[in-house]
Amino acid sequence: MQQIHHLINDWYQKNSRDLPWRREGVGGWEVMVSEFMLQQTPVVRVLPVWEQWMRRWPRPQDLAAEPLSEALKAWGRLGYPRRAQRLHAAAVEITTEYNGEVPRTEEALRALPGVGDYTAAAIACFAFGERTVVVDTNIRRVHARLFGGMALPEPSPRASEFARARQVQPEDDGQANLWNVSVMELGALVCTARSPRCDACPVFEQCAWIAAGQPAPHYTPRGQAWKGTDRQVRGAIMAVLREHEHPVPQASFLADLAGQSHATYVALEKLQAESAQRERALAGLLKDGLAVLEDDGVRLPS
DNA sequence: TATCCGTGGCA
DNA sequence: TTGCCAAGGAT
Repeated sequence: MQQIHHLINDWYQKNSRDLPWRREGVGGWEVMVSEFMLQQTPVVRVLPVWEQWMRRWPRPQDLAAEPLSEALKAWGRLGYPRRAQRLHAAAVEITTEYNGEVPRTEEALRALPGVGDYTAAAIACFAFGERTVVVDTNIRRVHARLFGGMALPEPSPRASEFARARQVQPEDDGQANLWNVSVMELGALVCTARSPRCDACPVFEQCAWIAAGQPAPHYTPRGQAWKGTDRQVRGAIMAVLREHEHPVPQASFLADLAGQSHATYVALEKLQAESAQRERALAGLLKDGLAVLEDDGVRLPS
């Protein structure tokens, strides 16, 4: 096991990407913002938004002082705007409860809006050097192959995976800290979901999946439905709201598209969504607090 | 625990 | 072209 630790940690130090939130001197806030943006979103799409975000809101209290609408607009097309909503709420909580300092412990982080097990462990480890067990989709896949001999991890995380993740960590705190990010990076760059680059893998010879003859997945991943879903309609509505300073008449989203403003038409025309679905999607956004209904129309929440 | 929640690049 | 899937969280 110590050999595997050395091989992967050494590989990381020679092959890791130079990402701005990994650089020397970055604080908890920079790491926290990156972790929120990286939830289910590729690095290349996060980079420019993160740079803008940090320039505009270098501290939690800077974001907390702004209305939610500004966070939603700055989030742009990153997707899952509720992440921006929760990041804003977390910034408010950090400002009021922690004097503007991102908490260092996993437990305190975990209590913030939008911070789950992964994000709490990641911020505590990457930003503050705390010893945590980080388990994300990359690490789950590497562990499933390297130690489990399987092509893919189970569709949903099992308790046994967290136990194994703890078990396989280096004893030394510093090495364990490095191990977290190294395994994650290996999963992102080499041990990928589709067509892994096993020829470039530092632990090819130790891999249980290779030893087993690279067996196929024991299940077929269930695709993420998109076409015709409420999510698609919600996204289109949010795109319209981000572009409008003033409330957008509710009828714009519910009535026939003919005669609507250009922006609304462009955003909604390809959906072919029934009026009932558009109404349901809008109701969902209102319920989630991502949009607000007033007398003169729908707008982003302030 | 299964499902919902955006977006866009790529094989 | 279509489906896969990417540093998850909340319910």
